[in-house]
Amino acid sequence: MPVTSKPPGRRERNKQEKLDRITAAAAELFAKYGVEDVTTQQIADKADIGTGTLFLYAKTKGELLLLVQNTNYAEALERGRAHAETIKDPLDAVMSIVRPIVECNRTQIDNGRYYLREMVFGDPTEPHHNAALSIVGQTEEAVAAILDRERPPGTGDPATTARIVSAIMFVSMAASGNAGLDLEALVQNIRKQISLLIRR
Amino acid sequence: MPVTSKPPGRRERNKQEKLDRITAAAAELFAKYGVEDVTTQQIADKADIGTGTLFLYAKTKGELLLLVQNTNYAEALERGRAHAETIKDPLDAVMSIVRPIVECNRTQIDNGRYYLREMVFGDPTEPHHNAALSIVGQTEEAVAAILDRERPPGTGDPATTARIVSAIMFVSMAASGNAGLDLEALVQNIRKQISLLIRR
DNA sequence: ATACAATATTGAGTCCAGTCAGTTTAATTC
DNA sequence: GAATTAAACTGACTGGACTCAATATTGTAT
Repeated sequence: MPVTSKPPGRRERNKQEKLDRITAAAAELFAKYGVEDVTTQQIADKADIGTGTLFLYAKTKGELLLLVQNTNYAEALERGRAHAETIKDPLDAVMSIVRPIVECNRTQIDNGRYYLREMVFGDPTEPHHNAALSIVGQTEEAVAAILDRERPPGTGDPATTARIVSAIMFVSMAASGNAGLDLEALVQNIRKQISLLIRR
Repeated sequence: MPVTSKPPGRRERNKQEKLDRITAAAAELFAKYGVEDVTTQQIADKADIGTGTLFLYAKTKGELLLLVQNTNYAEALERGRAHAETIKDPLDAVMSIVRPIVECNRTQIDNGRYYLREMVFGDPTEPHHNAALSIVGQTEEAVAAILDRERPPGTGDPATTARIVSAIMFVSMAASGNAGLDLEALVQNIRKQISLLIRR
């Protein structure tokens, strides 16, 4: 049995191509008009597939947004992780992780909030939802790793602290009261909370 | 001009009576079947009003849930506040505030999560949403007051800490991963996070 | 009382996410 | 390469939240 699985047949290729078309169509429409102002029908039309077909690739409109955005968040996390390695101060290092994610989330505020909503309240058995949660998990791990670097005695366990960082980020980004804040103000708002959390 | 506004006429009385019927109908159906499994039509029928009338009293189904639940949360907060006064240890005192709210939220998990979702993502200009946010605000004030009681130097400001407590509660209660936890497990989960936050 | 204005009610209708029975297309077998 | 099976696709349809033009009710002025 060869290590490489046999090359995909027409069926697989068609499926992949369709998924690509859907992703592209959804990404473009969401970016242009905002999730709330795009109908699934428009996406199906633009991807040139039937109404029902769309839902074979993403079970809900929310899943569709996760599908489109997950890679952006994953990239943001990676950028932050890389940058954090160059920073000594723990608070600044943690903020290096936080900032790109907040930036990503704020590219379009309504879409960002919809994404967060879907992450917390969507169906956790769906694949893209799952992927989103995995990114959150990786984010928490990255934060925990920083906190672990030079841990003074008496400090609580990093995993729990990272969990709280995650909660702070979520609520700060999602809160309707913060919807008017610009990127910098929001980042500072979050920084203030985290500094209090990891103060020594 | 008399201090007491004139007694309400038939119009006002009818409106109040209708609101009462709506509240009662929604409360009963939500408790019995869960928000998701009740249609606005059923509520209108049970309250003996037209379909459209329902939405003059609560602009969305979510608002309807807030209308029904807000008083329960307000009462939970009041109970917690009273109990917290008798507790010296700050962590335990904060948990006295937290526990009744979590209990209230967990009376019916799906309804509880729907309530949280509506609170963060609902329309903040709607009255019942506003009332819900006000309860959150009061909760944070109550927590801040406890933290302020015997504040060691170098501790961050209570308002911000209370905000974080609020975020911890929200995410812990809303997270789909915690949906399986029973009341005690969830409370302990939250306690662990808060203890880390307000450690001295 | 009567006319008029203001407010409240109503249910048929709209919009849209999501479904499903029927059809098409690809893979496999002989 | 025909027949058979399995998988993918499709769009007419459904269910349900919410709207709005038409109607009814209450309050007020004469």
